[in-house]
Amino acid sequence: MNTTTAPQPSPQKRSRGRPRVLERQTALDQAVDVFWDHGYEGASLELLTEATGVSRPTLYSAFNDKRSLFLTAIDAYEDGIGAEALAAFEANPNIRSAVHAFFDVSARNNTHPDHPVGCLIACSAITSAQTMPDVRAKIENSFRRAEARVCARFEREVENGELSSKPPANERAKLLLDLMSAQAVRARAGESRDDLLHGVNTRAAMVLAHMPSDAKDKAR
Amino acid sequence: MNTTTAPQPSPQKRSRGRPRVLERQTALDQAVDVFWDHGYEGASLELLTEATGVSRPTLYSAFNDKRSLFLTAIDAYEDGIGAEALAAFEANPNIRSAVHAFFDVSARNNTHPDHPVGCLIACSAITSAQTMPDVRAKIENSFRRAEARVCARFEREVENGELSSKPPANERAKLLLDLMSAQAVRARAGESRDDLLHGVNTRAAMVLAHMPSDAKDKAR
DNA sequence: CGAATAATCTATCGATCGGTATTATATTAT
DNA sequence: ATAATATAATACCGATCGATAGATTATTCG
Repeated sequence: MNTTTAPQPSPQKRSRGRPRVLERQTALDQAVDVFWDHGYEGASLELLTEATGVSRPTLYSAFNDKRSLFLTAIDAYEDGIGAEALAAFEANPNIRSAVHAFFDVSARNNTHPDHPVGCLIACSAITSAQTMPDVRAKIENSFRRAEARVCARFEREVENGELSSKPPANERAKLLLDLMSAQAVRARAGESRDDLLHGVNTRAAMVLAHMPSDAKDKAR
Repeated sequence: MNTTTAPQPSPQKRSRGRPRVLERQTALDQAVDVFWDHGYEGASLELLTEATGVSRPTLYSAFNDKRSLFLTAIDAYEDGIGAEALAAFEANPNIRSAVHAFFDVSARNNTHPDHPVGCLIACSAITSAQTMPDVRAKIENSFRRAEARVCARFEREVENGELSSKPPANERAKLLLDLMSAQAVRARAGESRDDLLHGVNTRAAMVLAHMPSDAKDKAR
């Protein structure tokens, strides 16, 4: 967003040498897209320097090496685009709308014209999970944290009587995340944005199944 | 399986030159595991020749180049391990058992000690779908075919009164395959075989939800 | 027995890989 | 100005990449 040369977020005193032109976050965002597109092995330094607009040594001074850049890019993705679906879920007070928004945002991000198709985690980093243990751990933790947050919300909705306790909240949470992963895989396999969006209602209904307000008991 | 030097399946007359020692299918199976482990970009010719036990030129004489080998490996996977879950599904006359067997076989294949973790399609080839159009098309077709077969079975069960028509058979089929993809991703992310197997019942129940024999109407 | 044929391996190709030593540039402090 | 300091780009490193030319080996045919 910020195109001015603002190296330090805090109004710190200017340091001595040549002023920094590298915007860490901007470069990182570009690197995310490269890894997202090509995976770890396919993301060559040439592609990365071309996308970020900085030379190899500059990239290496900011991030240690390709491996570290990849791990940092995963974090950046999780904190950015990767967090949007869950944020929409949690921001929506109505559980039906929340689940719907979750899949809607996810579907749009999986097919956004400004970004690669699918999900960096589920479609690109997942391959390297087999050979890079820290990548595998990162994905595992990411899934675990997301699941815990979704589960907590579902438990709250059960207590409020908005959601049946059958199936239990944790299984419902797993289903929600599973359908998100599958959505990303489908996008990567070529399913269009429209088709994905058409599937949102069904996915939401699956997750919300057995709700008290379902047909079998309309009374609240 | 066959360890003898049997190049031709049919009892054809011996050809002229040096007898072939390369068993195409065996080499292909080894190549599958390498691509499964490392993805397309990460599967170096050194890894491939080491795994198959044949030299580079031999590998290139049997398969055109690395790209062709990859595409052929995807076919081999789809016809082999990748077909087992659906085969178990179709072989089982009872729809509950069929769905259960589907996820059970899939979970075991995703965590088999003799093979890489996850699914070649959903965890390895999926990355290359972005950069290799023929890979993307292959995955898309594979999904489409599987979905059609599952859908046909579900439609049959609806006609037989074994399954509710709500949700419709095609959405049920999509859910089944989505949960299979997600299962593979979870395995790759580190979920253990036991944990995956414990999730089989829940997944099966989700797919079979709204069945006539469910709690809300026990009468058949 | 060669001669012909086919399959295989050794050795090597140019290109590209990730990574870095070195130099150039832009700023502040003196 | 000049020195000191920090950042960035040029140019290059050995290693490995995918791919292949050419030699080698094993078989059948004559």
